[in-house]
Amino acid sequence: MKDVASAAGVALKTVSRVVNDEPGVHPATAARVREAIDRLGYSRNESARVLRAGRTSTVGLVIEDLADPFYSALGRAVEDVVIGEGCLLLSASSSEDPARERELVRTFCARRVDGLIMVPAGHDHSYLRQELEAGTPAVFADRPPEPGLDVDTVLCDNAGGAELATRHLLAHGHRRIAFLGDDPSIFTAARRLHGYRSAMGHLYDERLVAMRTPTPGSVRADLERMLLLDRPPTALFTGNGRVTVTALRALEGRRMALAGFDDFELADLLAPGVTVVAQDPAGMGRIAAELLFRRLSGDDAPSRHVTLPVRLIPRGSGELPP
Amino acid sequence: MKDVASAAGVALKTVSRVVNDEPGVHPATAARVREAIDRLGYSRNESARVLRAGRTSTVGLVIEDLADPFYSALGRAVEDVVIGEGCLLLSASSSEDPARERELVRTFCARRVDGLIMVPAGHDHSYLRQELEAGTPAVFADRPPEPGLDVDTVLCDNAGGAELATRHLLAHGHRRIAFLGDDPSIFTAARRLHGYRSAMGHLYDERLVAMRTPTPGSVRADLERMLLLDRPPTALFTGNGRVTVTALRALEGRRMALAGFDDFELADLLAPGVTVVAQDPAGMGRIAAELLFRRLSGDDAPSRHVTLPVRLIPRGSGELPP
DNA sequence: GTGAAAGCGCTAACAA
DNA sequence: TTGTTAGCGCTTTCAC
Repeated sequence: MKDVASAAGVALKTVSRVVNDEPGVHPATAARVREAIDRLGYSRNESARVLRAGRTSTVGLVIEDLADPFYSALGRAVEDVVIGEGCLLLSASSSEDPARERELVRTFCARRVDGLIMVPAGHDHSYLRQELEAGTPAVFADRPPEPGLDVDTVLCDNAGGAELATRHLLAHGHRRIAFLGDDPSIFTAARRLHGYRSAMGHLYDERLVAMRTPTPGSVRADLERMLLLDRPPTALFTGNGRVTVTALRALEGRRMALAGFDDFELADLLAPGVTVVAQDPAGMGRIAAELLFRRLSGDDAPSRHVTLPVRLIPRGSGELPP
Repeated sequence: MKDVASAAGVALKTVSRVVNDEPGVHPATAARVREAIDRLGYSRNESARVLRAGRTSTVGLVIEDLADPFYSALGRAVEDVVIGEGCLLLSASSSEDPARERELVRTFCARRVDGLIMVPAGHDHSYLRQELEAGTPAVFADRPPEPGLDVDTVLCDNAGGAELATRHLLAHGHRRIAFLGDDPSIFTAARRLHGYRSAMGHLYDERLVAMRTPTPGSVRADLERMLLLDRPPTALFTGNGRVTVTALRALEGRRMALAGFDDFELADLLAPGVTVVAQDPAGMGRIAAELLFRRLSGDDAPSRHVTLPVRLIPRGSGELPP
C-alpha cells in the first residue's frame, strides 16, 4: 500500500480510501491510484485488515466427514450462505472423534473465526463455553449439545421420522419389524430408536433391535441372528443411510420389506426402489448458517432451536407384504 | 498477551517465548506464565502472528461442487493432508462458473493463502500468473490449465480409461456402441471422447455420439434419437458418473449393455451391476495436496504432471451380449 | 535468562 | 479533499 501510495504520489491513507471505496476522494486522484494498483499488481493484505478490524469474515465448519454425502450436502449449503455474506469457509472433518473435534475448534478459534457451525461429536463441549462467552457464536446442526450449553440448534424430527417409517411398515401388515440402528450414544440413533419403539408399542421385542456402529460384518451378523429367531422379522427399519446401504448388501437380494432413515442417490433405481424417510441436509446447512449470521448481526435473543420435518418416500421396498 | 505478561509479572516477549516453546526461559517463569495463560483463558491471535510471519498456514481449495461425491472425496483427501501439515483449508465451489472461480481465487489470494488447489473451470487462468509469480503455488487437479500456464497437475488417464471401457464392450461382441459424453469444452469430456474414438476405429459413427451438458431431458432425447437409427446401438458408454446415473434412469429398465466412466456408490447393487472404469478421487486429492506442500517446502523443480491410472470393474452391465 | 523497541500492513481518529 | 499519527497483537532484533 505504501508502494502504491508513492507510485501514485499520494499518502497511504488515500490508497486505503480508494481500496475501500470510501467517499471523499477526487475522481482524478482515485484514477491515479487505481492505475498504480493495477501497474503494481497490488492486492490488499486481508490479514492486516483483519487484525485491525477484529473480524475475520471467516466461518468454521466442523462436520463428521466431508466425503459423506449427507454432510457434503450440508457443507455445500453452508458454503453458499457464507460466501453470499461475503465471508469464507474453513472446513474440517472430525471423523467422529471428540478429541480431534476439540483440536479443530481450538484452531478455528485461535484464528478468530467469526462463528462456528458444527455437527458435534462426543458429549462434552464445555471447552466451547469460553469461546461463546468471548463472543464467538456457534450453531449445532444434526445433533444438540449436552444440556447446559446454550447454543442455536437445527435438528430434524428424528423420533417422528422413525415413528413414521415404522408405522408405514405396520400398516403394510408387518408385526415383526427389526431395527438396525447405530451406536446409541449418537443422539440421532437414540432418538430414532425412541420413535421406532413408540410406534411398535406392545409389539416391541428387543431381540429385533441392534444398536452398534454399523460395519458390513456387524450388520450381517445382526441380521443372521434375527433371522434365526423363532419368529423372525419380516421387515427391516434401518436407522441411517449408511446402515441402509450396508443392510442392502447384507441382504444379498433376499426379499424383505425395508424402510430406511435418510434418502440416498439411486434409491429409486434399485429393484425394488428403497422406501425412505428423507431429511433435507441442504436445508439443515442453510438454516444453520442463517442462524449464525443472525447472531453475527447482533441478535442476542434466547437460543433458537429449529426442528426440520422429514417426509416418507414410498418406493416399493417398504410396501412389500410380510 | 500483554495482559498475560502483566498478570505473570514478566515482559510481553517472555510470554511470546513460552507460547512458542522457544528455549531460554526459566522453568519457573514459564510455569508462572502458563498459569496466567490458563487463568485468563488466553489464546494467541493467529491473525497477528500471520501478519508478522507472512505465512498464513492456509490452503485454498476451489472445486466444482462440494456436494458432488467425486469432488467431496477429493476435498476430504486434500483436507487430511492439509490438516496433517498443520494448516487449515478454505474451500469453495465454483459451480463450473469461470467468473465465480476467478472471484474465489482472488479472495483466497487476498487472504494470502499459502497455496491453491483447484479443479479449474473455464479456459483462461491468466489471472493466476501474477499470483504464481508472487510465490503462491497452485496445483490443478482433474483438469490441466490452458497451455502456457505452468503449474503442477494431477490428472487421470482419461483417454486410456475410455479406450479400456470401449474395448471391453467391443470384446463382448458389440459393434454399435454409443457414447454419451459431456460438454466437449470440458477437458475430461474431450479426452474421453478421444479414447472412445480411437478404440472404435472404423466402427466410429458420429451419430452414436452425444456431447453436451447432460440433463435428464437431453440424455433421454439423445438416447431415443439413437435407438431410432437403422442400426441402433447395442451398448452404451457413458462419459462420467452423472451421465451414467442419468442414463440409467432414462433407460427405464431397458436391457442394454452399459459401461460408465467413474465409479459410484451402489453401482454393485443395481441389477445388473454397473460396469465402470473407476478413478480414485481421494488419491487425486491427496497427491495434489502433496505436490503443493512440496512446493511450499521450497521445491522449485520444473512443474510436475502426475497421471493416475484407472481400472475397469466388470459388474455385469458391461458384459451383456448384443 | 529476560526485556525494550521496531515494525508486519492496514484502518480509525483527527488534523490540515 | 488529503495527510498524519497511533495502534491492532504479534515476532524479530538486539541490548541488558
